[in-house]
This record gives sequence, structure tokens and C-alpha cells, in this order.
Amino acid sequence: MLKHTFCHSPRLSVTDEQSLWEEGYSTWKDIVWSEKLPLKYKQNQALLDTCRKSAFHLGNSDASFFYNTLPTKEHWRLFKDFREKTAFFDIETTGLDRNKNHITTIVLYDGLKLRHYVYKENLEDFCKDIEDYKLIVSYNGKSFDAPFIRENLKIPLNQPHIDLRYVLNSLGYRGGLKSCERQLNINRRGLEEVDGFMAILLWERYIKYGDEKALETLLAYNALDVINLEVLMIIAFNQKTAETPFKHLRIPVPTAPKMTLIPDNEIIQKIKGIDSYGRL
DNA sequence: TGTAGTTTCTTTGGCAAAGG
DNA sequence: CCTTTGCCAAAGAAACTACA
Repeated sequence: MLKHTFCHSPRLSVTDEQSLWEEGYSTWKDIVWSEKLPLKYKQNQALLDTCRKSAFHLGNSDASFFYNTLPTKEHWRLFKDFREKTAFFDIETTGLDRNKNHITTIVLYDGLKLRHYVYKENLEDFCKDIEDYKLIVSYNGKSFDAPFIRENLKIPLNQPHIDLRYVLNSLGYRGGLKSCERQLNINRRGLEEVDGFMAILLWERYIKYGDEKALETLLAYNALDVINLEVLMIIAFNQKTAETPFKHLRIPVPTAPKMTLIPDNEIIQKIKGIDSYGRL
């Protein structure tokens, strides 16, 4: 998708880009090799420069160049070109306030390998593992997960970051991650009843009683969220490209990876209905 | 070529939504 | 509970057009 992108050039809107596509300018090459361009003087100058730079930066696998020049609404375009270097991630915490609460677990998924990190066990390993990726994807992570990680783990976490909340929102899907999954018929396989609040209670149970099954259930929930992020990203990417002339960019939806973390339904049922003071 | 007038892009501010 | 972001409207800054 990036090779077809022109709207990261100064003074060039997505509408201008649309008209370029309609006039037959499909890729950066078509601009660079063209005798004369159909836009206004300053736009043409900038566009020529942008297309040359873009070819260079894509050749260098430099995601930041595109991230910094594209309008935020168009960040989804980075996905296909940087898919091999993309990490999906999600955190669970003891609450929403990052001054009072801390991270309990993190799950990291790159489409092949699923890794998890646990507070006071191996949480810090996340810091070096995430460095291998050039693009990170989350749901509402720009305002929640990423600032929480920066504060808690003291890392910059400054990779280009696609927040699916806003991508899905622009496609008409709103109401939170679980709601988006339902609208798109994405399965939650035995974890339908777990939510962020229960994640706190599962963690408390693990800490209080050393209940390993509670931790595994929490990690299974955390992992499922992250696995579904990839599916959502691909569906969103396909719907976005369907709005352009470049439908051949469609990505097949992957089959779910095998899960070794097994949620414990007995614990889920037990915790369901407990209020924030731990009473039934 | 210089400048007024118009179009187009960018910045600013207040509001609502989402995460555990 | 708190923070960040996108959205939308309005104002501001650039750049383009027309005309003498």
C-alpha cells in the first residue's frame, strides 16, 4: 500500500491523492518518471521530492519516515509492508490509574510466536524483546498500554504504533474491543465472560492463594486478545484497501495459532459476580 | 510583476470514548 | 477512577488566480 501512497507529501490531501489515482498515477515511479504532473506547482515540487525519499526509506525498511509524514488516520497503511516486523501486544494491570497500579502481565505476538511476561517473574524481558519490531499494534494502546509501559518499565517504546481502536472506529466499528470482535464474528473460545475487570480479580486470586490456574486463565485471556488483534488488523486493512483502487493488496485472514494456555472455567464462574471488595 | 481576493491546507480548542 | 486521541468547527497561514 505504501508504494501507492501520496498523501504523506506536504500540502497533499487524501482527496488530491484520490484524483492522482484516478488520473493513472498509481505508484511513486509514475510520479518520478512523469513529464508533467497534474497538480499545482508547490504540490508537484513537494510530491516529486516525497516520492524519491519514499522509495529510499522503504528500501531501508524505515517505518518511522512514513509514520511521521502520514496523517494519523492513514497509519494503517504501514501494516502490509512491515508485517514481518510487526508486534501485537496487550497488557493487563491492577487498575486504570498508572500512578497507583502496576502491570501484571504482557502478551506479545508477532504472527508466529506468542510470548508472555509476568510481574516479578520476567516482565523486564519484554523491554529487549519488543526492540526487534519496527511496528507495534494494539487496541487503545496509544492512550493506555503504551504510556503504562513507558511509566512502569522505563523504556521509550517509540516505534510506529497503529491503534486499532481508531482504525476500526473509522470503519464504523465502535464500542470497545469485545464489541468489535462480536460485530466481525471473531470467536473468544471459552473466554466470553472474562473482561478487564475480571483480569484484576484473577491476578488478586493468583497473588493471594498462589493459584496457578488463575494466572493461566489470566494469561489465556491476555493471549486471546492479542491473537485477535492480528485478525482485526487484517480485516481492517482489507476493508481500508477495498476503499482504494488497490484491491489486490487483500491479505488472507490467518487461522488461529495453537494455544497452550488453558482457561479454567471453574475459576471464571467462581469469580463472576464478585465485587471489587472481593465479596460475593 | 505586484497585489487583492479566493481557495486550500494547518493549527487550535472543547468533547467523548476506551483501556484494567 | 485518568490519560491520550480523534473529531469537528473555527480561525489562521500559505499558496494559487486574476487582472491591470
